[in-house]
Amino acid sequence: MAEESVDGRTVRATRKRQHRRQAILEGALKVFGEKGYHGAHISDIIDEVGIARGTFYLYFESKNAIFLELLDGLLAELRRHIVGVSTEEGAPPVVAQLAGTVREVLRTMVQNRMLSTIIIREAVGLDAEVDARLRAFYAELLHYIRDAVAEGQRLSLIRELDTEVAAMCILGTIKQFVEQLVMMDVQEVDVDRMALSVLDFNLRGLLRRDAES
Amino acid sequence: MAEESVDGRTVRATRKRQHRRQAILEGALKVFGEKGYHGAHISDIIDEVGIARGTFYLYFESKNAIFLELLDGLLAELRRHIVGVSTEEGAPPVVAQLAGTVREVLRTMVQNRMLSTIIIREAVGLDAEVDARLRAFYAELLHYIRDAVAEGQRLSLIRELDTEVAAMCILGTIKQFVEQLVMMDVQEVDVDRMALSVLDFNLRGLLRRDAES
Amino acid sequence: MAEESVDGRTVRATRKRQHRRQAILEGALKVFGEKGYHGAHISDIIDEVGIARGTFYLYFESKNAIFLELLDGLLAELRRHIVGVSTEEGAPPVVAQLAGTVREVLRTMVQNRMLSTIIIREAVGLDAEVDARLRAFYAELLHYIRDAVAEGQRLSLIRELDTEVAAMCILGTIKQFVEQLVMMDVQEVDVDRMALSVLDFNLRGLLRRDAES
Amino acid sequence: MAEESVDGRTVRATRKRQHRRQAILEGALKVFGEKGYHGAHISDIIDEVGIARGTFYLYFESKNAIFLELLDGLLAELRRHIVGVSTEEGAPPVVAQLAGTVREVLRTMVQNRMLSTIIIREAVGLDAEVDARLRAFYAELLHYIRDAVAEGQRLSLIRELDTEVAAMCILGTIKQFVEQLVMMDVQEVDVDRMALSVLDFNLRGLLRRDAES
DNA sequence: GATGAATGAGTTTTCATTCAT
DNA sequence: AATGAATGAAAACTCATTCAT
Repeated sequence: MAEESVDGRTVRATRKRQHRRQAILEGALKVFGEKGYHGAHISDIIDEVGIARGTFYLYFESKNAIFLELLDGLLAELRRHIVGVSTEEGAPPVVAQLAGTVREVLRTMVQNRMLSTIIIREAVGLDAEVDARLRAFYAELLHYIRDAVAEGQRLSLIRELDTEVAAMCILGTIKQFVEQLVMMDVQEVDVDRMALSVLDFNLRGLLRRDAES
Repeated sequence: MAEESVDGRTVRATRKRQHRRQAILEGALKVFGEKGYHGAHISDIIDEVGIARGTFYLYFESKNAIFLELLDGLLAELRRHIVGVSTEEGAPPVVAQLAGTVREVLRTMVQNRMLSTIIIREAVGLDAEVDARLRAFYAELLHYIRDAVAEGQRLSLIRELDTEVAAMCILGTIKQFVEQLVMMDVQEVDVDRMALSVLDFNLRGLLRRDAES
Repeated sequence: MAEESVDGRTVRATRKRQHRRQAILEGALKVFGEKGYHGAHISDIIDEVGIARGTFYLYFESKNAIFLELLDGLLAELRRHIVGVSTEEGAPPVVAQLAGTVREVLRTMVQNRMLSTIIIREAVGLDAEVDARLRAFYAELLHYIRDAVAEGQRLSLIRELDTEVAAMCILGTIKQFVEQLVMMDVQEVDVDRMALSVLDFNLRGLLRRDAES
Repeated sequence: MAEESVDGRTVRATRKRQHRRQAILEGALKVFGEKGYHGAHISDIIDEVGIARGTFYLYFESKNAIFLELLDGLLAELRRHIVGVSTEEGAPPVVAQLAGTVREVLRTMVQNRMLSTIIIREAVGLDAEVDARLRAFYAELLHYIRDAVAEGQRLSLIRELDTEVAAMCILGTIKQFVEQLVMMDVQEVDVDRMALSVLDFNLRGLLRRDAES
């Protein structure tokens, strides 16, 4: 009984700790999103969460550490949605797979509107580590897109073009949509439709089929 | 005689003043580009220009003011290159005109590498005014692109698609290229080729002509 | 029965309390010795002892209080070894008695290496009380030495000299040796030999017997 | 004329700068002396000097930096007085030379009462650099004394004894006198007499010439 | 009694801006 | 006009002590 009670206490304490940690992360996310990295001060975060100054440092080492943790969380979630295109028998059409990836990326970033803003529009001069993480992430993303394009060429779905250029353009279109989405205060956006729109543009371009010079 | 001399002196003084003002602007541009808005300190700027701290404030009201002025300069130059597509008799083909605009935008931004970085990647959390200017500029840009696309549709060059979506995608591809360009330390980039690549992608998309579903 | 049981419990509890108190004192001693008063934090002490933060304050009022208690302990032990020189019939030779005292002082301080360091080298700016205790202790010590010297003069063992000056010099030599000893990481030092060396120097000085001016 | 005026201004500015630097050093010295290293806060120093917070950092990098500078100054001055004993023809007697060195060391430290206190009694746990400097200084001092003792032995002035032990004892006596001197609030101390007393003790010890066992 | 999360006053340091010369 | 020393508000971070569980 005593053992159980001690155990119970520990478990409850740990749970409470995790809870508070989460609360601080969320408060920080809100503040970062509203004021940007440099505009966000520890004071803002602790005011938002309603804790004392020292408490913050009980859970996070520094302003930069908590930002990195938030960033890593988002990047990890994004990576989860960026899976290689499958060309096995019975796999969904490549285009559908791409649409799915784009949709999930957009959805995730819209759901993390605050942080996404920073990732997309404030990603310079923050900190060497942040810079490194973002560069690595974007490099991965470009790599993924390039591979998908190359696979499309192998399958004769995609025409001859510089895969590097294509990947950059595709990334650009996605980022622009994300930016637009996170800027808008609209709560409910039809992410599905947007993903399809982006994909359609990237696949077919502007020109009429028969209007080519 | 005295009048003339005073006049002459005034003219010379004014010229000198303009000259120094320009020097400070250029130094600030370099520093902002290298370190970002928050990483750039007044000390860096006056060291770069070789003036005293107080002198800086004789020419500019504040750190924010000089940044805004630089931003306005770049935006004005960009606007100069963004001219409506002409469909008059004898005008160059629409595609060529678009290619020209894209080329000039890329060229201008590459030439102002420093500031472009900030415009593209650090444009949040700086200041309400900066935010407003950039929003306005991007809105204009989107408007211009949308009009061009609509005009293309009127001429039956461009297929049926949501002009809003198309404009965003195009803007995204351009921004991505600019970002890539300003990130690269390469001094000479073949901006022409890049502009054509972007345009080609935007016009024709990824798919083979005959691969359409 | 109940009374007895309660009594037994109380005794056991009290014993446990004393035990833990001692453990904290020892942990604190180690930490203070290693890091100095200001470098030692409550966190270091409770980590060393393996108790919770609050527990520390159940046993000691403050960081300063535990330090004072340690200091008092050492000073008390030192005082125990500083006993007047006996000139009774049958007492050991005065020199031997002095050697004994010096040896015990050195031994005690070496055994309390940690705290000795602080007493000798960090005894300023800590706290008025600490300062007062140390001043008092050193005053006593000087008094003791001065008396011993005077006694030696009465016995015609010691030449005519200012007993105040002599006492200071002797204290100085002892302190220097202690400092050397506690600084050295050597575990086993020949304290006896050192005590004799110090004493020999103090008794005979540098000069050759026949080299005097 | 203009040239001269500019020159004059610069010279005056530099002089003023040096003056203020000196004022800060002196204020810091006072504060350090009164409160010890850890008890002294930047706030105390700037209050003492009557300058703004930022001004302090215009002249010194940190609290530690200004302390190191003060320390270095004192150590340099002390080193100036610690010159090798000369045994050339016509040089003053070795004993007189030693007396001179001891006198100057005492005098210097008494004149720098504040800092000397810290050097002697707070020399642990301050900072790695401070520690290193002091260790080096004391090592030098011991080396110097040991050499002087060895030289005395070579000249048959000093009896056979462990030069290491002797050097430590001598250093101890000197430190004790310094400590006594700096602790006393007496403004005028007869440093000369003290130096002679110390020397006498170190040379002749306690015992009567004929009282040896 | 024991625990350890929470507290917040206090400290160092930075840097845009001012102002006497 | 030019200078650069001076300013001080504001920010990050520390750590002895308290207190609810």
